[in-house]
Formats: sequence, structure tokens, C-alpha cells
Amino acid sequence: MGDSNTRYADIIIDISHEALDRVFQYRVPLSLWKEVRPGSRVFVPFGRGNRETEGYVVAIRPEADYEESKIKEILRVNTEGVSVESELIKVASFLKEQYGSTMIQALRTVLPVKAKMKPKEEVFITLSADIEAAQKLLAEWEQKHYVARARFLFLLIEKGRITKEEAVKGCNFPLKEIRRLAEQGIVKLESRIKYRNPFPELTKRSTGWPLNEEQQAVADNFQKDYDNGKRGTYLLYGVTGSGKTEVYLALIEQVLAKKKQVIVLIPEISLTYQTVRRFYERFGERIAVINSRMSKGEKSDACERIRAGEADVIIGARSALFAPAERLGLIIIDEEHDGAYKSDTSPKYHARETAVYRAGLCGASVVLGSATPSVEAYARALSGEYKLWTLKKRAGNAMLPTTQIIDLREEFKKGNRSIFSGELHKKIEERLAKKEQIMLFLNRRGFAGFVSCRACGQVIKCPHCDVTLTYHRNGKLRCHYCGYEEPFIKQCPICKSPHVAAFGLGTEKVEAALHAEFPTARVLRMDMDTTRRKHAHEEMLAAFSKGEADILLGTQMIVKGHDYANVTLVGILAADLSLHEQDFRSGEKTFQLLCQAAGRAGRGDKRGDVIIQTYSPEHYSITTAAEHSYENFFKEEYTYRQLMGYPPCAHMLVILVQSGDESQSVIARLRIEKMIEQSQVGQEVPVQILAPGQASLSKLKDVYRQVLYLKHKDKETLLDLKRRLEPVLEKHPMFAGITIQFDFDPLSHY
DNA sequence: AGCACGCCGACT
DNA sequence: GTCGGCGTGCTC
Repeated sequence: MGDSNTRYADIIIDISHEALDRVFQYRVPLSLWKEVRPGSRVFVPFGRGNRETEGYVVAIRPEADYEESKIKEILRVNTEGVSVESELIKVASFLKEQYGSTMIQALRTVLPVKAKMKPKEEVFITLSADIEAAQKLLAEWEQKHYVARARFLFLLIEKGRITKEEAVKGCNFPLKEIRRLAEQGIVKLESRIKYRNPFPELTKRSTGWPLNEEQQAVADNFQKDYDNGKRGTYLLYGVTGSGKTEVYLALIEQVLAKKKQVIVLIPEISLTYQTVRRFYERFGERIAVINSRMSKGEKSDACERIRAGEADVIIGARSALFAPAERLGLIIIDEEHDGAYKSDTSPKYHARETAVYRAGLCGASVVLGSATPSVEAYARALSGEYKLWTLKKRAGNAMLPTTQIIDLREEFKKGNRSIFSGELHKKIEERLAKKEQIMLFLNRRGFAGFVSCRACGQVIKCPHCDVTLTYHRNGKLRCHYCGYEEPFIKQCPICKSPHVAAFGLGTEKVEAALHAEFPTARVLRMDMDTTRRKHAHEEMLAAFSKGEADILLGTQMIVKGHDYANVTLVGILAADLSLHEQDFRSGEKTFQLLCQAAGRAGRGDKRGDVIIQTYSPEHYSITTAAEHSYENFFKEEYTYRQLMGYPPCAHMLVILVQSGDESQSVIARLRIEKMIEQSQVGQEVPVQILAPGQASLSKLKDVYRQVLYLKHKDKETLLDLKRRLEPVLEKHPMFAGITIQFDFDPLSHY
């Protein structure tokens, strides 16, 4: 396009206001062609008064799709403090490109509150003419009945100094008029930044524990790389209790010594005062915490401190990844495997991948930590893409608990219809007698109602897909991946037992059973119902910690959190509940949950016991969790992913089609399906389309949802397909009123 | 968000 | 005619 002599820029003016939340086109003057690029910050004339406004260049293009005569020119490029903003804008383009969203959505995630929340600036107006002259003027205006002017001047003479708000709102005297008076030398405008002290908190410092040999080796290795200018991604795989946090603290200190900033990501639920305190104690006021519960003002204050370089350790959940740190040197992602690192709104980015990208832009390293790494991260560590560090020793004397798998089919044969196996019942009684505490864990997520045979443990699966059939309210069994449906079976297809049932076990039911079987035990039940109140979660855990209950019964929310020295028995009531969700990650999730739950037993000096009750005692997720072997689990899981072509061995792209009109959503989905099919004709390895149809959550808030699952070996092929689809979906009138969302390598099913 | 524009009413 | 008060609508 060298022959064309005009160039246009798509510019976002101000993302803080809804009506301006779109791109505006400006001509790029020839003199700025070299400087203006996507990501540049520029000044443009905006609005009727052509007032000079800052904007972000989102794209450069040879043509405009707006009336040529109305297009204005970019004034100049903002070169001040460009680094962070343009870095973040690049991150936004990455999000748009890799995860599929509009540039505006991407920018909104990356530049959130923005200093548009006004950096607490107050404008004051003072008199610059002398009092006598002012009073003369006031008399003149009053005489002429210039009501607003007089009101303003009267107040100003009276008070000597008033704020802009008092003048504009209080006297109904417009800012423009004040400016004119300022030009005439009657008044003076001055702005002052309002300061506030955000952290009068504890600033006690400690140097921390000396590192053990393993931990020191990791710290040394990192230091060596960092000193040599090597930056990369590291996976810190350390068993529960191996002291990963101490390692983080050591790495942070190294990086701070180089005058760099550090971002520490923690899953939202563990972002409690407890966790943050360890960092406070070590780094004092150099810390900034970004929390979803913070007000906009607090957030922008924190951002200002980061931008100004006053805070250099930033702790927060997923979105803290976009903190405006100018001198970023390290990003730490704790509990890297946690599902909370994937955004659930568009762009559905993964913090791990995005962190690696941002680190690459600014020359930072990334450290991922976990006791049960995600299959993705561990595979990359094995391939050499990430560097693997392993911590095998548990700090102190804590021993791994003994783990026992109980086959519930055997219990059933023995005639035990109770929720508790004989062994678990016996152990609970023992602990109650010894005044030791017990945690019972029901790893149920959602309301997945799969159907299984209570005699042989057979789970009813779809004949066409490797997923369980779900029991529907209409009494039928259905596969959410292909739509296959069959009537509810009366007997097990394998062992012919009539005892087939939809599995559904609630905490309330378990609580009732506990009261019946152990009438003296004090039971604390934790689930969605009992923790709805604001601090209920923390309070209940604290109460249990103080020994106010003998048994803590709950869903996965109880596995994270404090250590309980007096807990010596952990019972997992039905490990299968998360195993047979219709999701290719269910094995991984189950393994992680079991490991975390088991890690709760015997944190003190008493050795703990773990009992896993299951109908699938031979499933690798359960056996490997029982033997505390991540490596064995990984081997099995990776083979399975390879065999089925699931991530990370291949890639998936979910296209979610939403519309308020049911038939419209179906038509749109069918059209997209057709377009994809046609684009794949003649391809050597075509993209596979799986499970086109209604999403399992088929209607949400009166919006109908249709999904397409696409699968291909190479992510680039899917990205390419998305790139070609996007303009059609955005522009073509047949997709008007239809919302389309993309999700790469989903963490949950639709 | 800003800001211009346009309309109506009050006063000189 | 001029200024003030207030609602409306647009910004490449």
C-alpha cells in the first residue's frame, strides 16, 4: 500500500465512559507515520471544541470507514512515560489475538480503573486582582444583574479561595467563564493533588527462616540466571509443606536488590490477610495489594503507588498481572494449577500464558509454583520450555500421611448402606475418643448428576464420546458433547444389578448421617449455604482451628487455608463425584483435590491418616493421589490427553454463540459451522468440529447459548481460523444481535 | 465526561 | 437585545 498517501488510525479516546467506549478514526499526518503505531499514545482534537484529548492507537489502516470530511488529524505523539501503557496495550492486543475478544474488551481488562478515576486532584480558584477592584467589579455586575457572575465573585471575595466544584455546581458558573476571567487576570486557577495515606499498617520486618539446602539451590540457580541476564519461565514443583513461599520471598529479595518490581499472583480465595501478612512482615510498606473487594479509589491509589515506583511488590489475584509496574523484573504465580487463573469473562485469558508474554516484553522472569502442577505447565517443563525446580522435602518433621483407598463396591456387597465405610467409621470413633479432629470432604462441584451402578461401580457413558451421560429432569440420559440421548436404564448394562442411581450426595445428607451415627460429635458444616454471609468462611475455619468442633464437613472450600495441627484424619467421602464430570480435566481436578485434602492431615507432629472412599479404586487419579505421586499421575494423564487429542497435546477452541432469540442462536451456530466446514475442505489435517449444539447451560439469564467445540493439533491453525471468522462475525448483518465469544483450551465446559 | 447548541424566561 | 438556566445530543 505504498502508493496510498493517507493513513488512518483507530483510536480509543477514553475508556472510562460508556458512550466513548469505541474507536474513533483520525488521519495520521505524514510527519507522524513513523511514530504512530498500534499502542502509541497520542493527542487528538476531540469533540465540538476540539479540546485536546489523549487517546490510544489501536490499529493503523489504509482506509477509513467514516465520512472523510469529518475526520480530524492526530496532533502529536505522547512520549512521556510511554513504557507501561504501551506495554499494556501490547498485552491487550495479545489477549485479543490469542483469546478472541474485541480490542475494547481487551483494553478494559488491561487498563482497568485507569487514573481517569482522577488522581484526586482539586482545582482551587483564588482572586488575583486586588480586593477593591474585585468589589468594584462585583457592584458593577450586580447592577447589570449578572446573577451567576455576581454569585461567583461574591463567594470568592467572602472565602478568599473556593474549589472548582463550589463555583461550577454551587454558583452555577461554568468553567469556561472562570477560564475567561483568569485570562483577564481577575482570578487565578491552581490545582493541588490530594494525598492520602493508604497503609498505616504494620511494618514489622523479619528476615525469614534460613533456607534449607533444596530451597537454597533453587534460589542460587535463579540468581545465577538473573545475574547472567537470562530470563525465563520456571516451574517450582514442591510437595505440600516444602516451603515454596520461603523460596518466593528469597527470589523477590534478589530481584528487589536489582531495583526491579515483582508481581505475585495468588488465587482469589487464598488472598486473605493471613497470606498477605507474610509479605508485609518481610517487605513492609513496599507492598501494594490489589483486591477485588477494594473500592475504585483504593485501587487507583494502589496503581498510582505502583506507577510512581513507591510500591515494588504487588500482590493480588489474576488481574494484578496488569499492574502498571514500570520496572517489572519477576512475576510469581502461586498455586499455578488453580482454575481461578483463567478469566471467565471475555477475553478468556489464562494468567500463566499472559504472564509469560508480558514478561517477554519487559525482560522479566516468571516463576510458577505448585504441589500439583497443571498438566500444561509440567509438560512444558519436561519439554525444556520451562525450567523445572523440584522441592521434595517437607519442612520440619511433618510426615506424609498414610493413605487408604476404600472400595465402596465392597462395602455395598457387605451390606453397608451407610455413607461411611466400616474403616472410616472406626477411625472417626477412634479420633473422637482421642479428642483429635477430623475433616470430611465431599468433593462435589456443581450438580453433575451422573448415573452409576452401586453394585459394580459402572458409570453410564455415551457410546460415541468419552464422557458420562447426565441425568436430566425429563428422565432421560443425555450426552452433552454429541447430543446422544437414551431413556433412563433400569439395570446396569454390565452386571445387571437393578441398583443404578443418579449420584447426588449433599453435605446436608452427610451431616444428618453424622448426627445419627456419632451423636456426641460436634459437627461444623461448610458449604455454599452456610458460608454465604460475608466473613463466615474465615470465622468457621478459625472456630475449627480453636477446637470448637470435632468434625469439619465441607466441599472443596475446606481444603485451602490454614494448617490444623490437631487434624489427624481426613476422609474423602466419594472421590468419584468430581471424577466423572463431563470434562476432560476431571481426572486432573480430582487428583489435585485429593492431594490438597490429603495434605491437611498430620501437619503437626502427629502422623495423619487419609481415607479415600470410591467406586473407582483402580482409577489412576485416585491411586496416584493415594501414593502421593504426581509423576505417576502425570504419565497416565498425559497419555490420556495424547490419545484423545486434548490440551496440551492438541488445542481446543470453543465458540459460544449467544442470542436472546433461541432460533436465531441456532441459525447463527449452524452458519458458523458451515463456514468452518467449507474453510476446511482440502485441508490436510482439517479442524475437527465436536459437539455442535446447545450448551449444557443452554439458557442463562434469558440468553440462549449454542456451542461449537473445535479441536486441532496446532494452536496456530485454530487462531488462523478465528482470525478469518472474526471480521465476518463482526460485520455481516446476519450476525447482528448475536454475541460470539471464543475460549481457547477451556478450563470448564459449556 | 465535556461541551456546544438551542430554547425559554427575566430583565435592561 | 442580552444574559441566565436547563435539557439534549454528539464526539472520528
